[in-house]
Amino acid sequence: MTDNSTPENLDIQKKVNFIHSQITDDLKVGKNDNRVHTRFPPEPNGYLHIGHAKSICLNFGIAEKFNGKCNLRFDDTNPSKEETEYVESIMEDVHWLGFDWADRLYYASDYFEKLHEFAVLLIKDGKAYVDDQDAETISSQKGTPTRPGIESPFRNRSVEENLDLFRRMTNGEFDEGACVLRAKIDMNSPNMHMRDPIIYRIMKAHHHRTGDKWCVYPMYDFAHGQCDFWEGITHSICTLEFEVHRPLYNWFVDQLQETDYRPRQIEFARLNLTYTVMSKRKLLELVKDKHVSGWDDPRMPTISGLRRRGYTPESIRNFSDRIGVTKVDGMIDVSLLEYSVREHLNKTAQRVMGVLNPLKVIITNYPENGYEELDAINNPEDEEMGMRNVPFSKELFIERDDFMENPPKKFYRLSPGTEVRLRYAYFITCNEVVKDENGNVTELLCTYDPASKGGNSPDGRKVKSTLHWVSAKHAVKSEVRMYDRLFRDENPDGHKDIDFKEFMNPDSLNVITDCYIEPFVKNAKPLDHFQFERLGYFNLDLDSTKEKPVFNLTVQLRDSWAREQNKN
RNA sequence: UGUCCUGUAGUGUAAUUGGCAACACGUCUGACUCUGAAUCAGAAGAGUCCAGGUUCGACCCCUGGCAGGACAACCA
Repeated sequence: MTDNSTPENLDIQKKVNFIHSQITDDLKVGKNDNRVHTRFPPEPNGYLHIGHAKSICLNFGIAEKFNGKCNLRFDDTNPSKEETEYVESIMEDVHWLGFDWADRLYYASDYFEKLHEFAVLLIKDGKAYVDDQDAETISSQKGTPTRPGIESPFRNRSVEENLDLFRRMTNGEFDEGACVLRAKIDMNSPNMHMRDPIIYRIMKAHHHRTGDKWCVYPMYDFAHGQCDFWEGITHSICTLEFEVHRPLYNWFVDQLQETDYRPRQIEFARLNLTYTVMSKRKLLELVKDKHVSGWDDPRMPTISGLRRRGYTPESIRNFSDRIGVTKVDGMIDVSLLEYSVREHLNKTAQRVMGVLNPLKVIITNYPENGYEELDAINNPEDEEMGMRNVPFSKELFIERDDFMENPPKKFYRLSPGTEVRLRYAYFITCNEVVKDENGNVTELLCTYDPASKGGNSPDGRKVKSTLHWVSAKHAVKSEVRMYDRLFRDENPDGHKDIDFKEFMNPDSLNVITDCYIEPFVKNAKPLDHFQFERLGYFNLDLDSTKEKPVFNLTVQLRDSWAREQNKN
């Protein structure tokens, strides 16, 4: 690794967003003793995706920028959906992105005791009551956004009765659904969330941390603000859909009445990316129904998928910074993400030659058992990465796409009679095309110009094109997994009445098994990045073995030739 | 017949107490090139959702519309 791998050297200017401005304003008036403390609060019910990366970069980025702190807190108030596997993957992903919560790892479940005491306090204050009605009844009494709700017949139970009932709920004396604890606020509020929200429900489920200790669990709204408060969070940043929860968030925190310190909820727009889906529910569906190989399938927008695909933490962080933070619900073009990886990998990736779709080339005037090693540059963007040797011999492979028997006007690669350069090697000329009985080209007979060794002719002769190649005998036969977008539609879940899976791209994975890569890659470790010259960026997959290396296409190089072809 | 939020080139973001609408990606030229990449130079593309108002001057302030989104899980 060189210095080029650090994000600082990518020259990205950190953008100032509206949240930074609000924090600056808070600091100007000395709010909360001038502390800045954020938190990243995932629910461990799935793997993190690129949208979470935006939130992680935002929250940890703010802590960095304002000399504050950022906690990692698992929002684990619903044991039926949460698992330790997810907890572990989330911690791995946050660290991989390059952020550290130090000793500030928390769980909402750390506060179950305190939350329960707080609920009891609300009951004693006459601000909470046990409702024996079923879910459907409570829901119907809530009214609609345009019609007020009606009060529960149990709303005015005595404090003593509520205390007793809640104690018995807690002791497991009632079945799930038998009753709930509700905050007594205002059934006529224009804000649905203020209409006596449920704050505790009975769940006889095993919790991944507290086991079977509890059979009542707090709802999100009853946990989040209080956890923020107890952790000393100053700016509680969440996505837009929680906007309408804010009055409730504030209401609970106000009931705490401990000091005048108040955490402040600020909402921003979640990330939407073209040609993918970004909801955990849908990603889980893709995994469970085996549309992908797992959460870390390289086609997934998960952080683990992107990592396996060959994305770097730097590229994701730069992407996050580039897209900015606002309250406008939008859709970011994946090309911006792709640009971010190319930008980073261009500066850092080892170059190597690899032939995906081989066509044999025989250098007829090269000695029968001839062999030599040619000098190649490891990364033209970084001199410090040095040079390597590439073996050359009589039988080579070139890319099938680089030869055309009857080339169109602007095709300036190899065709009968033309001369091209083999990168770092020689000029070669195609003299004869060998075909099988079906007329398919099977090999090319070419001659080389020994004087052009290294890639330049002493007579100053120019050549229109440079091809990548590989020595047939020395190349490493590999499997390469070519990826395309997972969905054909820009916005797969933006269609009413059509399931997002209808838009899946049947060709999103194309496994090629007869690829030949120069022997340099023999020493590669899983996840190592390469640029296969003229093709794209690839990394070694976890499935690789010594006998059979497997590479993933991270992203193709920009290709103006292909683009021009597509126009016609 | 509600409450809250949001409307700036194709996309995303800017415009620091109101002062010639800027940047990035994408697109298109051209230069350079041992990667049809990268790099470099340049171009096209919005008059800021609409209509009024205040002002010498409005993306910004005011009024009224319009459009889109969120909210009716014992999910988060």
